[in-house]
Amino acid sequence: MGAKPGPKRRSGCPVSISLDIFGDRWSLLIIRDLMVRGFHMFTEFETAGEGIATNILADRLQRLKAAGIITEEAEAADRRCVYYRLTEKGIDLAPVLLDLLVWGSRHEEADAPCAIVQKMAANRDQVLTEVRRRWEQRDPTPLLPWLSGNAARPKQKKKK
Amino acid sequence: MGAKPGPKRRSGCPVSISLDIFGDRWSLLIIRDLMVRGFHMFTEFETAGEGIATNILADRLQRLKAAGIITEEAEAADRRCVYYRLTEKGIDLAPVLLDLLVWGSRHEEADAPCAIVQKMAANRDQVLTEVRRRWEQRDPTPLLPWLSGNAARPKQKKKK
DNA sequence: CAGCATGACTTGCAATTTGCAAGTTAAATT
DNA sequence: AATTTAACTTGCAAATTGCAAGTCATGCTG
Repeated sequence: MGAKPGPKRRSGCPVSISLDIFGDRWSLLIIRDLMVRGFHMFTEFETAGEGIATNILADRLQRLKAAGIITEEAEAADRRCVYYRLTEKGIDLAPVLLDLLVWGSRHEEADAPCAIVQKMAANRDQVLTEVRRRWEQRDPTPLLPWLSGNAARPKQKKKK
Repeated sequence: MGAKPGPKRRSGCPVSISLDIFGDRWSLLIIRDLMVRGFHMFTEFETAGEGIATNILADRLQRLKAAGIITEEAEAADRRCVYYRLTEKGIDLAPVLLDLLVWGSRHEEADAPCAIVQKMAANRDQVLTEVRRRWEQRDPTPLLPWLSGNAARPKQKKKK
């Protein structure tokens, strides 16, 4: 008992609750892009990712915001832009992302050099500390350059 | 090159691939029940969990089997029963489950005593070693007694 | 051994959720 | 002033979920 009734939960199990919040095909990918690719804007998620539809993207951003995982702030320079950032609750998902990375890399044929991922797995605490440091200091350098060279449809128009 | 085309993948990113396989609301709950509650049978998942529909349960079991995460074996004693078990690929999801547990417990109001979860988080490697040991030795004792007392809707028919 | 119970699923729909494509609105740019 | 750009909506069609009920082999019981 004690749990607030707000969003419908299937049970009080923490695992189940976590999945109620971000247990779908897209949420954690958005969080990944915020965490390790230095993305902040709607169009970045839209064009450089795995091809998410804009209505789904808008929906997921709202849900993640409602869940306190990300925040939205207006950008002073260009008032059209909305900047999305991870909250502390959001950056605390770093271990989950790292485990998904390690598992996928170990058990499926993925585009990530196994050696690098194994090294990350071996230095787990250091990696997590570094991820958090970047978040705290708002260091925008992408953590994983090899993830940035994505194999999804590039789909970008060439701008001059 | 590299990746096999088999199941449609949104990209070659390992995180994305992992989510393509078990990124939904139910798969990881089934895996949790196999891993820490000692469940093996269809009805166990069906009745003692968060209220999964039987058609969804059947579908998820098939997908997890197709993905090589679980196996199915007939039980000699009672030929009606099918026993599901985690493969090594499946037990390798233990870190993910543990992280979901820790995150949910830390950031949401869940039914798990925080103290215990914090202790598990602090002794992460030991917990993971123990989970694997139980799997290797087919030790059926539930790992988490406090998870077994589930708070989901009982939804039992008051069958006499 | 007839009859009921059990385990593991199907089947049939209705209600959601997803996935496209196109449209909208406000704020820069040219 | 006209065009772009960013961030979203809207309108459906298609796929997925959820619910209730039904099937079909066993297994158990009187």
